[in-house]
Amino acid sequence: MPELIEHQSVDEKELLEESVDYFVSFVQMFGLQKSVGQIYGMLFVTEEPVTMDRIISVLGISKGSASQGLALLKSLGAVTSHSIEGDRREHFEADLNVSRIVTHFFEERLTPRLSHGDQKLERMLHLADVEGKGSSPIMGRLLALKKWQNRGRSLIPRLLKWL
Amino acid sequence: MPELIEHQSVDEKELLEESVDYFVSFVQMFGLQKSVGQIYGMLFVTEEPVTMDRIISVLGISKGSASQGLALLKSLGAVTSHSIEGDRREHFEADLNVSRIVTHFFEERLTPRLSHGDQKLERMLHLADVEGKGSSPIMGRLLALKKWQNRGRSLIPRLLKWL
DNA sequence: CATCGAGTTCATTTTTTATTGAACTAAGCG
DNA sequence: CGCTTAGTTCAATAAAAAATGAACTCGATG
Repeated sequence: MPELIEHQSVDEKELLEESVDYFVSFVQMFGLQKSVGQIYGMLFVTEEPVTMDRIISVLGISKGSASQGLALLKSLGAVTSHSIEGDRREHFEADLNVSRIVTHFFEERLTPRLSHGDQKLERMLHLADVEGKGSSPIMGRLLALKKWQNRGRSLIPRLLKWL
Repeated sequence: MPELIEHQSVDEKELLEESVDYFVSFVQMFGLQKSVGQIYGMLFVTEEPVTMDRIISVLGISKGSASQGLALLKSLGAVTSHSIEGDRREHFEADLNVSRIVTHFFEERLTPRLSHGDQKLERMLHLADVEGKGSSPIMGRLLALKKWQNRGRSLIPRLLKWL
């Protein structure tokens, strides 16, 4: 965090740093890049909409990271951009609607991977069937796995409803 | 997958490969190494307990990866090792108790990270309190975040019970 | 009680992933 | 139109993560 914004108090700066840290760890739990967490962390503790060049200078990240990070956050519905009259630049702010962000994340990132897993498992069942004529112990394992997969899948809509 | 085990049919080999692929993708969703998925994938479609050198030769991974991967899987309760009389080597097999594996995973990997997040958030609340004398809009955001954090936390025991 | 070898450790290397920044696109403005 | 500049793209680079393998530990065995 190279640049100190002059009119900012020490506490504001510390709060910013803590927020950035917090969201960096958070997004990394879900396999997103550090820069994404940094950007959201900054926007989360900033009331007024902020331009991209501001994000770049405050966080000390590159134009490319900022642009890509913001694009991702927009796709998740975690930031929104507004135009402000007499200023050509986009102004970004954090979207605080957690339910919506999580829903987007599930739908965009998790669900596709899960259906890929489904296909794989179907293929395995097919192979084990040809192989063991339908009653090998391995087939039993695969069927148990399929049960768990379905169980896991059924959890997602329930989770989203609970949000 | 360099080595073909001679007495293994083409179907068995394909099944092995599919299983390895399946579990590699699966464990990568949770930020575990490829090698961990490979090992579990192999053990999942292998009925009899298997030695480490077998794992190494079938998967074409190093001794180090095999040892570390197996250690991790054991710590999650996902594989167990047995000694077989007249053979000094450990023999490993997949543990199929999904509930237990997931529980271990939550307790060993997720819960510690979450409590770290709790601490961070407490510190942020403290900073925002000093800063804005308890009623800034940012404080409102932090309190909302805390609610979500508690909500998320309360989900974990419920999930584990559901398993 | 020396040897063998199964399993672990960890510094090094390789692979993967994220970040950078220069070239590019395009939108606003005179 | 042509200039300026905000934002995007993507090949090159840097950083992070995982895999390797040689040195090691330690228990079993003769």
